[in-house]
Amino acid sequence: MPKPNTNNDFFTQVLEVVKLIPKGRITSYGAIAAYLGAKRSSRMVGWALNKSHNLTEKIPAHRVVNRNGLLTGKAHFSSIDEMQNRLENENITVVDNQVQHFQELFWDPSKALAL
DNA sequence: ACCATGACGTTTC
DNA sequence: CGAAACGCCATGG
Repeated sequence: MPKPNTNNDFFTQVLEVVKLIPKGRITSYGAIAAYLGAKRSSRMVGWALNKSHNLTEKIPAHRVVNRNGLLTGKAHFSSIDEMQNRLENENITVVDNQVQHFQELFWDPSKALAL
Protein backbone atom coordinates (compact mmCIF):
# COMPACT_ATOMS: atom_id res chain seq x y z
CA MET A 1 0.00 0.00 0.00
CA PRO A 2 1.41 3.37 -1.01
CA LYS A 3 2.12 6.18 1.36
CA PRO A 4 -1.24 7.68 2.39
CA ASN A 5 0.28 11.11 2.96
CA THR A 6 1.74 11.63 -0.47
CA ASN A 7 -1.41 12.62 -2.29
CA ASN A 8 0.58 13.85 -5.22
CA ASP A 9 2.55 10.76 -6.02
CA PHE A 10 2.12 8.60 -9.05
CA PHE A 11 -0.44 6.36 -7.44
CA THR A 12 -3.00 9.09 -6.75
CA GLN A 13 -2.35 10.97 -9.95
CA VAL A 14 -2.90 7.93 -12.10
CA LEU A 15 -6.19 7.16 -10.40
CA GLU A 16 -7.29 10.76 -10.82
CA VAL A 17 -6.73 10.60 -14.54
CA VAL A 18 -8.35 7.19 -14.94
CA LYS A 19 -11.44 8.36 -13.11
CA LEU A 20 -11.69 11.21 -15.61
CA ILE A 21 -11.83 8.94 -18.64
CA PRO A 22 -15.20 9.57 -20.34
CA LYS A 23 -17.58 6.69 -20.82
CA GLY A 24 -17.13 4.94 -24.11
CA ARG A 25 -13.55 6.13 -24.35
CA ILE A 26 -10.25 4.43 -23.59
CA THR A 27 -6.65 5.38 -23.10
CA SER A 28 -3.31 3.71 -22.69
CA TYR A 29 -0.91 3.28 -19.80
CA GLY A 30 1.74 5.14 -21.73
CA ALA A 31 -0.57 8.08 -22.43
CA ILE A 32 -1.36 8.49 -18.77
CA ALA A 33 2.29 8.24 -17.84
CA ALA A 34 3.15 10.80 -20.52
CA TYR A 35 0.48 13.16 -19.22
CA LEU A 36 1.94 12.90 -15.75
CA GLY A 37 5.28 13.90 -17.20
CA ALA A 38 6.90 10.49 -16.96
CA LYS A 39 6.16 8.68 -20.16
CA ARG A 40 8.76 6.10 -19.31
CA SER A 41 6.87 5.17 -16.19
CA SER A 42 4.06 3.38 -17.95
CA ARG A 43 4.70 0.40 -15.73
CA MET A 44 3.89 2.55 -12.75
CA VAL A 45 0.45 3.19 -14.20
CA GLY A 46 -0.29 -0.50 -14.20
CA TRP A 47 1.20 -0.72 -10.77
CA ALA A 48 -1.14 1.98 -9.50
CA LEU A 49 -4.19 0.35 -11.02
CA ASN A 50 -3.18 -2.91 -9.41
CA LYS A 51 -3.16 -1.26 -6.00
CA SER A 52 -6.48 0.41 -6.83
CA HIS A 53 -8.20 -2.85 -5.99
CA ASN A 54 -7.77 -1.93 -2.37
CA LEU A 55 -9.71 1.29 -2.78
CA THR A 56 -13.42 1.88 -2.45
CA GLU A 57 -13.16 4.40 -5.27
CA LYS A 58 -14.55 3.30 -8.59
CA ILE A 59 -11.64 2.97 -10.95
CA PRO A 60 -12.72 2.32 -14.56
CA ALA A 61 -9.58 0.33 -15.19
CA HIS A 62 -11.29 -1.41 -18.08
CA ARG A 63 -10.85 1.81 -20.03
CA VAL A 64 -7.11 1.54 -19.73
CA VAL A 65 -5.37 -0.71 -22.22
CA ASN A 66 -1.87 -0.92 -23.57
CA ARG A 67 -0.68 1.08 -26.54
CA ASN A 68 -1.94 -1.59 -28.94
CA GLY A 69 -5.45 -1.37 -27.54
CA LEU A 70 -4.95 -4.80 -26.09
CA LEU A 71 -6.71 -5.82 -22.89
CA THR A 72 -3.54 -6.98 -21.22
CA GLY A 73 -4.85 -6.33 -17.74
CA LYS A 74 -8.03 -8.33 -18.06
CA ALA A 75 -6.58 -11.06 -15.88
CA HIS A 76 -6.60 -8.73 -12.91
CA PHE A 77 -10.35 -8.25 -12.91
CA SER A 78 -12.85 -10.27 -10.94
CA SER A 79 -13.57 -12.13 -14.12
CA ILE A 80 -11.45 -12.34 -17.21
CA ASP A 81 -14.50 -11.50 -19.31
CA GLU A 82 -15.53 -8.61 -17.10
CA MET A 83 -13.19 -6.12 -18.70
CA GLN A 84 -14.44 -6.87 -22.19
CA ASN A 85 -18.03 -6.94 -21.02
CA ARG A 86 -17.74 -3.52 -19.46
CA LEU A 87 -16.18 -2.10 -22.60
CA GLU A 88 -18.87 -3.58 -24.80
CA ASN A 89 -21.41 -2.21 -22.38
CA GLU A 90 -20.06 1.21 -23.31
CA ASN A 91 -20.46 0.59 -27.00
CA ILE A 92 -16.82 -0.41 -27.45
CA THR A 93 -16.14 -3.39 -29.66
CA VAL A 94 -13.54 -5.86 -28.51
CA VAL A 95 -12.24 -8.67 -30.68
CA ASP A 96 -9.58 -11.09 -29.53
CA ASN A 97 -8.79 -8.95 -26.50
CA GLN A 98 -8.20 -6.02 -28.80
CA VAL A 99 -10.25 -2.83 -28.91
CA GLN A 100 -11.64 -1.99 -32.33
CA HIS A 101 -11.42 1.57 -33.64
CA PHE A 102 -8.83 2.09 -30.96
CA GLN A 103 -7.52 5.27 -32.55
CA GLU A 104 -10.98 6.82 -32.71
CA LEU A 105 -11.94 5.88 -29.18
CA PHE A 106 -8.58 6.87 -27.79
CA TRP A 107 -8.81 9.51 -25.10
CA ASP A 108 -5.60 11.44 -24.72
CA PRO A 109 -5.42 13.11 -21.28
CA SER A 110 -2.73 15.45 -22.55
CA LYS A 111 -5.24 16.87 -25.01
CA ALA A 112 -8.47 16.37 -23.11
CA LEU A 113 -7.11 17.93 -19.98
CA ALA A 114 -5.29 20.55 -22.04
CA LEU A 115 -1.88 20.35 -20.46
C1' DA B 1 22.42 -0.21 -1.22
C1' DC B 2 20.94 -4.57 -3.66
C1' DC B 3 17.56 -7.62 -5.61
C1' DA B 4 12.99 -8.92 -7.14
C1' DT B 5 8.51 -7.73 -9.08
C1' DG B 6 5.29 -5.60 -12.50
C1' DA B 7 -2.17 -4.25 -15.62
C1' DC B 8 4.28 -1.25 -20.29
C1' DG B 9 6.90 -0.12 -24.57
C1' DT B 10 10.27 -0.83 -28.12
C1' DT B 11 13.36 -3.49 -30.67
C1' DT B 12 15.14 -7.71 -32.42
C1' DC B 13 15.06 -12.44 -33.89
C1' DC C 1 2.99 -13.95 -34.89
C1' DG C 2 5.26 -15.18 -30.62
C1' DA C 3 9.09 -14.95 -27.45
C1' DA C 4 12.81 -12.69 -25.45
C1' DA C 5 15.84 -9.02 -24.13
C1' DC C 6 16.29 -4.30 -22.57
C1' DG C 7 14.98 -0.07 -20.59
C1' DC C 8 12.41 2.35 -17.30
C1' DC C 9 11.02 3.44 -12.45
C1' DA C 10 8.23 3.02 -7.84
C1' DT C 11 7.70 -0.14 -4.01
C1' DG C 12 8.95 -3.74 -0.78
C1' DG C 13 11.90 -7.21 1.45
